[in-house]
Amino acid sequence: MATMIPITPTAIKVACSNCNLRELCMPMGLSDQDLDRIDQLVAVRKKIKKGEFLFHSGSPFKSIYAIRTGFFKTSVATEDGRDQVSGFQMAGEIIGLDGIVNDHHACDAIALEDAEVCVMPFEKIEQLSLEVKSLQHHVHKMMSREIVRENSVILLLGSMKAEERLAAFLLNLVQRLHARGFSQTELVLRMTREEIGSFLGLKLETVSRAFSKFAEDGIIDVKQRNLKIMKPDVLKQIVNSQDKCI
Amino acid sequence: MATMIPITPTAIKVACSNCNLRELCMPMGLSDQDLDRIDQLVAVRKKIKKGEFLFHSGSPFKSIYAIRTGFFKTSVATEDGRDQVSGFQMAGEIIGLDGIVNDHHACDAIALEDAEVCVMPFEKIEQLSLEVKSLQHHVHKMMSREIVRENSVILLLGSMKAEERLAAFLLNLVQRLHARGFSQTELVLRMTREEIGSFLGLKLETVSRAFSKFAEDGIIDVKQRNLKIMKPDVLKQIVNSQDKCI
DNA sequence: GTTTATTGTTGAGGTAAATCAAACCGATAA
DNA sequence: TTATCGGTTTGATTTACCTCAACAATAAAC
Repeated sequence: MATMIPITPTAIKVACSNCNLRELCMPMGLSDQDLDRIDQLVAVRKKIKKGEFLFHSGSPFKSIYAIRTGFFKTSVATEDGRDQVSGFQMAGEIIGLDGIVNDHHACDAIALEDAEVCVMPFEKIEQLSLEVKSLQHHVHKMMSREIVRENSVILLLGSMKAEERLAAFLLNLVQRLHARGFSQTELVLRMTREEIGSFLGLKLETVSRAFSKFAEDGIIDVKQRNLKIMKPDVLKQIVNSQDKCI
Repeated sequence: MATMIPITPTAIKVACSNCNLRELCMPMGLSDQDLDRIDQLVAVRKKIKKGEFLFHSGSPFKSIYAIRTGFFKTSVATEDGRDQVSGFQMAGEIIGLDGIVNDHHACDAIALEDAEVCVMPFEKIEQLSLEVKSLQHHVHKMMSREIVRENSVILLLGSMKAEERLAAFLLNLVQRLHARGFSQTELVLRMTREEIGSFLGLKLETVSRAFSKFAEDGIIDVKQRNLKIMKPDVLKQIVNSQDKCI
């Protein structure tokens, strides 16, 4: 089971105000004085081992989670057992917003590597939002951002073909990693080909073939999960091709 | 251009508290006293003619909109002109939440028939949310509901085949219409086959063929845009089939 | 160090949906 | 009436992706 670390007054200060993710995560854009106030938000931290669930679809919703370290996937399911990855989340990103409507989570969240999250009870957030206007607005932005992200996934799934999807996926991944101080060109895929395929609405074989094709064309360099983007501009072209093959 | 109707003190009271959509729309679940307060939210009503834009992708975000009458589609686009319907909205539903993150709308909203919306300046909503806790929570729920809705679209686009998609689409439409007091079995499609196809990630011919197939099997009755669902349970079975053909 | 899973690659063949093309229908207008 | 037009249906053909299957590579277990 996941370990709970209560943040006691005597413990080293581990709250938002001195978190190295504060530029990306929950406190983004808050003033110093507001920052002090939202430190109370994070009740506990929680460690999740690779393969464990942060929450299950259908389980009661209490908190949203800010990822401190590690990598997650979220997946949605139908009654008949159909199942699809709906997103991948990395440090500084928030998961659990889908649970607010029905007081129950609407998806599974699973750690793809050992991870640590900040547990933020949503009641506390709403309470504090009544007093800290900038926090209220930030919550709205977070949720709106998720809506816009899903819009682009819908666009991808509805109108792109296999190689375009994979190219868009890789560019999106590397762009988010770059915002976190990682390389613009090199990355380690935290997920299997099957998980990538599920996210992109493709079969794993198709994903594998697309990888091979890109490698053959010298656009990328893949060795297992280690990936190097050799020609990012060609990748961008592929995303924006739409039959402009002439 | 769309007409603006300012709600003056002398006009008949047309605010949320006596709107016939109050059980479905923005004021859903609010107490009577809270309801009185959110009446101030709706600055103006706006009439939109069929084919007109309520807002354009990229245009500055000021307000969200509650649909009073009529029917809308929202669509997202890529730089290269690719374009996809991301949703259809009917009376009592809210559009524009995607604009919050970047202070600019992230999609187009187009009326599929003459419509009227309540314009709710988002700054006002945030202002009032600081005082009315139930409103704040309602706003969070609305946004979360949109996230969950998009989750299910992602699931549809990523894992269903043509007939399953159309079946899911029809069931969803009729369910929402039923919640608004319309028939559970009969409906008028407000959108073209092409728009349905765009939403479902299919070509219009494929949509048409799926309609014909359903009609042939006696599951539905289509005459142009008039549709009658003869066997709703079969339609549900189709959605939850997933290769269980044996 | 060998065995056993797990994950990834590659090939051959089949299929659902796209594409291309023609005709049809209902509404509006000349 | 005929003509025009957007939307729709239907057929013939192509193709992108899926399915099935064998195998390779890597990691985990014994």
